[in-house]
Amino acid sequence: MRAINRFNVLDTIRRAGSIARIEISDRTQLSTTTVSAITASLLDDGLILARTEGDLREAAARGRPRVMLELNPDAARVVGAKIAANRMVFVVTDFRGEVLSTLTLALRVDRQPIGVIADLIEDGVRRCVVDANLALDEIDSVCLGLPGVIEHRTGHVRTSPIFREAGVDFAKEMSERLGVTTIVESDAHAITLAHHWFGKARDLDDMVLVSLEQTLGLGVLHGGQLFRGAGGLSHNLGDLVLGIGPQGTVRLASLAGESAILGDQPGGGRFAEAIRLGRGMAHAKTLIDAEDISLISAAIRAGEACGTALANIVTLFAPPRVILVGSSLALGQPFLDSLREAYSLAIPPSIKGVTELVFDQSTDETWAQGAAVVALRELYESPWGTTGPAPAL
Amino acid sequence: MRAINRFNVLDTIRRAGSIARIEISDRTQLSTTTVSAITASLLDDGLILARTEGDLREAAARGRPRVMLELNPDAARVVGAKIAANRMVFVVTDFRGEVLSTLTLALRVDRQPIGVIADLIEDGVRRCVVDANLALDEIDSVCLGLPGVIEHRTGHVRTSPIFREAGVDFAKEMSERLGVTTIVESDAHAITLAHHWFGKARDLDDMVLVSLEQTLGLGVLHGGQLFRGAGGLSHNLGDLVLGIGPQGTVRLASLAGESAILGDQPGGGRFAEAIRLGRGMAHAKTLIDAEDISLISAAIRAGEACGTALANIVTLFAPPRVILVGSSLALGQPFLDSLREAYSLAIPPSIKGVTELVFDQSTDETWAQGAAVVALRELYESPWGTTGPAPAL
DNA sequence: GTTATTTAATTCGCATTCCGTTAAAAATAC
DNA sequence: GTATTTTTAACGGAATGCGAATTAAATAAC
Repeated sequence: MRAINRFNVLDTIRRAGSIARIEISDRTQLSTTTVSAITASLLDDGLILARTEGDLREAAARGRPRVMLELNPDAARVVGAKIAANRMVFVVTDFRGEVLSTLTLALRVDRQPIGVIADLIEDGVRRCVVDANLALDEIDSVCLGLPGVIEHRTGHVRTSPIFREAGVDFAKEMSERLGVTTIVESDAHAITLAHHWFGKARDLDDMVLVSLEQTLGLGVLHGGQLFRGAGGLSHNLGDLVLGIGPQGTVRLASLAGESAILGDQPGGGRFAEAIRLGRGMAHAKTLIDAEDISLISAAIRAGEACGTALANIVTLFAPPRVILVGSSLALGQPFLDSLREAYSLAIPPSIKGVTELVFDQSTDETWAQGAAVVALRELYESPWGTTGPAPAL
Repeated sequence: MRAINRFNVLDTIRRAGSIARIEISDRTQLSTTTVSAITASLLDDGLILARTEGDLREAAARGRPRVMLELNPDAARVVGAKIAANRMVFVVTDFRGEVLSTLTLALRVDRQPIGVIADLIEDGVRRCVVDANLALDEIDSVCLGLPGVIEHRTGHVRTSPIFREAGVDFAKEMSERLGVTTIVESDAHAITLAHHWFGKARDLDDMVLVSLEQTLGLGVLHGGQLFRGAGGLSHNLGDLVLGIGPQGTVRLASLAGESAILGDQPGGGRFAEAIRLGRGMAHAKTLIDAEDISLISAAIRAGEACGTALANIVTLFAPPRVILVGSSLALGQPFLDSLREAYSLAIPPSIKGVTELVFDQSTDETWAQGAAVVALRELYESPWGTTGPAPAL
């Protein structure tokens, strides 16, 4: 019970960034007395800090000035990582989720043995932690965001394009290697939480995010919580069936996955080289700008498929906002236009106007930051799983 | 706080049907003292009853016999209704959700003016209440389940096959007519809750239900709560796009909707007559059994479409169980077999085995009962919206 | 420069609620 | 009658939250 209120207060402080006790009491509907008690305990535990300056009310501020409270950055450190087929990005963040150090490794881990991938990740985590002038035992937890179908609760990776094997207990593996609690989560879920905390969904507790990367992922936020399937399973949009063709089922991934768009490039060419370095989409963009017919048509096909699938998702979830992220957005107009057009054709009239589409080109660092947020949330989370009653009246 | 515990205790009693205090204390993790206090207050308020007999432990029950507690049926009365294009079914239930009286009206309300439909519903409610030997002012609330896209919070019907108009504030209209709080809800949501309370999902707090009726509906239960979109919007599966054909988008409804399966039957025929009376699917079944080629192929087409769409839904929600209900199930083998086959083709291997398919042929009365459950839940619901912690260890 | 006013935060006292323990009462089996 | 089990009752302790009064810190007014 106190735990609930404590979490609500903490979360309110996080959302506001910097806030006075009175304001907390307003937003949480708790009495000033209770807020005072809880904030005192939070101060005591070193989770928050008091700052005398910074009262931003109208200039003419009579009365006792407010004491602004904010999260104590030093209360915890976590590592977040985005693991993709051709690059890894690590960040160390503080308790606020602010980045202390970044490390990008451009290397293709695609389909290598688990041990090799784990080695690389372990190395990246360690180096990034050192870059932040920290030691590993100062890190409270680690979260790895990777593509594929992942059980969050167990850290079990059912399938992932970066693993040869299916069914890997990756969280266990990495926890043991690092000696730090390690969470494994779908990259789409990570970026979803990043948007909820810092990005284009800060104002919403309900929204849907679609990630268009090598893998097509989905994140659904419902009541401030990630909506997960049975066992905390993440979704894989690429598995959606768009229709039945002559050669069996046509899945979204086969039309809009990265490899479907970029196609099989001859091994020695510049394009293939760019793909290997994770610049495939950027390179494709330049080719599209140069009017490369086959790429343009691939982009249009992909856009149409995505738009249709997106409409179906909106039909099912009816969120107030959908955020689209991922490397495929870099394809530019042909892709985006055909996506929008297919979407507006496919969206049923009965829910027209319910959902707003937002495109966002986040950097890889943001994804890694999202993974860090996943880790932070576990530290934050109230034992009840409530995000707390909405700001209310 | 006490409100939460009170709700949990009440909900535990409801789930168990009949339960002793000790058992409640076991399941809710509350002390026997607290349970005693709460049950005393519930008894006082007349929400529950004590029954001396009925201790079902092993025959050799020494010691003081348990006093079984159960919901007091007389604590409330609600009306639930299923409104379909060619029939209306009303039930009056008690506080337990048990049916006190039923009324079926076989009439085609399809596309009549709102006023006419409202008249018929009003009449049905009143008659059903009288049949239960009650007066309308003894009814605590009414819930109407109808097909279409409906905003639960406001009772605003965005679109419904039974209304000519779009955007009708039907809850308001009916509340005024009846002088009783009236809730309007999607019929699919109603049957979903019915299964959660009484049917094939009693043991689960997470599941998905797909209703294959005139309209194709969806109900998603998540953490014991209906998952609703923005504004409490219900979903309409019929709007799902299966592909892009020559004449634009192909929606599920155009392949698997009732009218798509049964086709346009000549006005005077026996089949058309059966459809008008709501026996369309049953009649179709007899024709299929008689090897009517065109119907069989329609059923197969519909089954395939449903199976594919179902796989997509499972991909997105990954529920432990999916319950399929609705009149289309009555089509029999050709439909069910092709559905199952398309489903297993389309379900991605990465989540194979996660979801169990269950078919259920509920009567219309069950649907109406589900609507009653929607009404009862509002009476029950704790102010916090928690369904309560799971039975736990 | 002192006093009044205003606003923020804390302290204090009160009420509620829950839990644990203990004890008693109730109802039945042996 | 005695033992066993469930239920109720009573007391103390602890935690929490709220309201009212109090203290704190600053500006405005005189």
